[in-house]
Parts: sequence; structure tokens; C-alpha cells
Amino acid sequence: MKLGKDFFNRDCLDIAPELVGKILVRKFENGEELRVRITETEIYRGEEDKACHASRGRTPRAEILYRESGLIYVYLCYGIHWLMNVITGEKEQPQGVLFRAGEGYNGPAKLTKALQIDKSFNGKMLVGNPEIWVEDDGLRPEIKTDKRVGIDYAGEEWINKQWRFIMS
DNA sequence: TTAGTGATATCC
DNA sequence: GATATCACTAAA
Repeated sequence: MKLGKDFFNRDCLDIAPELVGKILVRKFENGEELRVRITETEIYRGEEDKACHASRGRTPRAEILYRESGLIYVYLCYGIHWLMNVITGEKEQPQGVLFRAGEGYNGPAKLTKALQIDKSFNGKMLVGNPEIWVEDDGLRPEIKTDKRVGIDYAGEEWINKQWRFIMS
């Protein structure tokens, strides 16, 4: 079953753990389908979250975080890697969930590389999109939480949040 | 542990 | 306009 708009139109605190164990499906131009089980997600939530791109206000890059839930937010990291997020929650509420890893693809940039995601996907919908979507196959895995990765600059309060969800 | 890489934000 | 920074990876 494909996930609909209602799934994403909630708080990322609810969505991130539920996305773990779901299946990310990517249909290529040649008609081939690649299905990857999501094994790890992370939350980025609100302007007050120093690790969230919206923490510096509504910049052109972060603009998409304020928009409609279900949108794909793709962004270039360290000049090399594309990282993929999905927008969650109400409009004007900057929050999203990062796809941090999939089965066989440990690392957010490996995931986007395998799925051939780049900036052309930025701002596209993850719902009702013929190229990429998320499915629920009924699996409800055990999930553990941990601190987020790679955000040492954000300060202890935000580093220590258990906002990473891992399938175990 | 470090190099590689380039968009973004922030400072003139 | 210039510079510092960065939600990472691969190689060593």
C-alpha cells in the first residue's frame, strides 16, 4: 500500500519512527523498479532546532521546509553528496525527516546515489509521484533510538535529542 | 585521519 | 565581492 498525504501531514516526531521499515520505491526511466527498505531516519524539527536548516530563518534553501508536507527536500552536502528528506507537518511549520539509510545502503548519500536522486527531485511530491514513492508492506519492526549524527555544531541540547530511529 | 567538493550563509 | 562552513564518503 502506498503511503498517502495523510501519513506525512502529522508531526515528524510521529512520522520518523513509522517510516522505519517502510519501503522506498524508485521507478527509473527504463521502467525498472528499485525497492529499498528504510532502515534509519532522523528528525529535523523547527527553527529552534539548531541542527535544522530552518534554524537560520526562512532562507531560499530552507523555504521548502515551510511548505506542504509530502514534498521531497534534496540538498547538497559537502559539495559531493545529495541528501534526501521528506517534509512533514503543517504548512509554515519547518520540519522534516531525513532518509538516513536503507537496506544495503548505509549512509544518506549512498541511498540517494542508488536511487539516482539529485536536485531535480527537490520540491517534488513523494505522494502520487510516478517516479518515487513510499509503500507500507505491513512490517512493524523493532526500532531503537539514538542521537543524531554529524551535528556537533548544534549544541548539546540538540545533539542529545533521541531523534534518530534505527531498525533493529 | 584526511582529502575531496561546491552550494549556502554570512561577512564585508 | 570574499570566505567559512557543512545533516558525508572513501581511501589510507
